[in-house]
Amino acid sequence: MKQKDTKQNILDAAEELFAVDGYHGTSLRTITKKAGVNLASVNYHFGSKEELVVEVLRRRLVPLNESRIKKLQKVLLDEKLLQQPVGVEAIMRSFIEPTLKFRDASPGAMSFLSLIGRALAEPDDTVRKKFASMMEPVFHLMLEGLVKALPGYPKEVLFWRLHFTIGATSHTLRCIDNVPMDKEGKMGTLSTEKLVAMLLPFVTAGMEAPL
Amino acid sequence: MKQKDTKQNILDAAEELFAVDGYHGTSLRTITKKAGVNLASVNYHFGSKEELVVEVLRRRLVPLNESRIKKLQKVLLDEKLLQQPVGVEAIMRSFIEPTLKFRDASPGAMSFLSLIGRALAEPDDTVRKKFASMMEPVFHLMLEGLVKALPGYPKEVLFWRLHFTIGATSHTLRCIDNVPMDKEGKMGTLSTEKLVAMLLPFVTAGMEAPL
DNA sequence: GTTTATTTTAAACACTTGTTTGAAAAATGC
DNA sequence: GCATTTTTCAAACAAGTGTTTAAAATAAAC
Repeated sequence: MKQKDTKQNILDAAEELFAVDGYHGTSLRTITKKAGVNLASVNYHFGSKEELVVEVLRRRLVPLNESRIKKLQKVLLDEKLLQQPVGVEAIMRSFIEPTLKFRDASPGAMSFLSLIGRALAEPDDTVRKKFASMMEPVFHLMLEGLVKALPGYPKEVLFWRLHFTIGATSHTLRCIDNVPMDKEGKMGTLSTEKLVAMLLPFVTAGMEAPL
Repeated sequence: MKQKDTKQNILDAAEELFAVDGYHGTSLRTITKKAGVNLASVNYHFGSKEELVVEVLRRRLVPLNESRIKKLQKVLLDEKLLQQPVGVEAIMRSFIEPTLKFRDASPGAMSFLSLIGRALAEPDDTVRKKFASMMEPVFHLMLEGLVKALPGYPKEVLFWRLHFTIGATSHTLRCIDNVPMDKEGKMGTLSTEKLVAMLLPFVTAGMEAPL
């Protein structure tokens, strides 16, 4: 049974190529050539290029979001039991840490992070909306937690600050291994821990900023 | 003399279309049709599609960055004369305020902001690098100011936090008029002032976060 | 082992892409 | 008003796109 291999190979190749050259910038011929399969197999197994990229996203994003939600629910529950106020940093950490830890998990994961960083910026409606719908439960739960953690802050403000957080994170993911913008050469790649150590205080302080 | 009109029409049409559908997603035929000019005129006046998008960026980004730098230099000079410590918020404001004020300046400016939000995420090396080189002086001057404003903070930390700021800002610009990610429908468009009022405290607090 | 069902393959399809061409048209210089 | 340069235009170009087709090869079912 070769089916599993073919599908997997296509997904792996597509993931890497989409991450580097974007959705529009990658052709099915490039993907199938890299995957070592026939051109027509993409349409046979996935239906179309669009359904392929959705599957590429889903394959990794669904488990990633599950681990994010799991961690987040644990944080919210723990603090409910302890009757302590919910910590903003703990909420933010439950989003950021699985994201960046994910990087070291599997070999293809790193290029996937560039891809999801790009997916938010994708002009294509179908792809972006599909991506947004996969992210929605996480976003919703975080906002819920933040409302409890920061009483007195209008929900609209927290909504926008969460929006900014996603912007900062996705931008970081997108250019995770080649940070431009520096005159004196690149800043070099950071380890996952160091990156968390950088990003987490930033978004936490931003979220807690006085009104 | 029709030349000016033709070039201008192409730039205007390209700006709007690139902003909505991205660089790869917009064809020269769509652009020239919208501009009401002949297909060949893009290659005649600009050389190629790539040189066109660079010109679209340059036309608005150069003056925008000039006003950013002007404002920034004034802030840095003022505080030098007054011998006060440089305020982080003033530095961040000199970046964000002109950006968002720019939105109300000219009719095409709004779609341009979506475009520069997208330019950072552009997979195309040429476009992204050109964009980065136009942004570099602003980035450099801001980092310089921040080093003075936050003594004791390692430059590397400030570099990354500035990086996060750009991520948050560009993400906001990109989906400035259709914020997804919300279950209960869109949050609606915000006025420029309100958007500054939201973004500025976030990035300022993030920049000043304890180490 | 034969018969289904599934998967792979090469070729072609219909279409779009950015770019080039050479002649017609318009503007400019004097 | 003529000559020259600049700009416009329709047409064609070569290359690349996602997708479909029908036959060949492989796997599964019984």
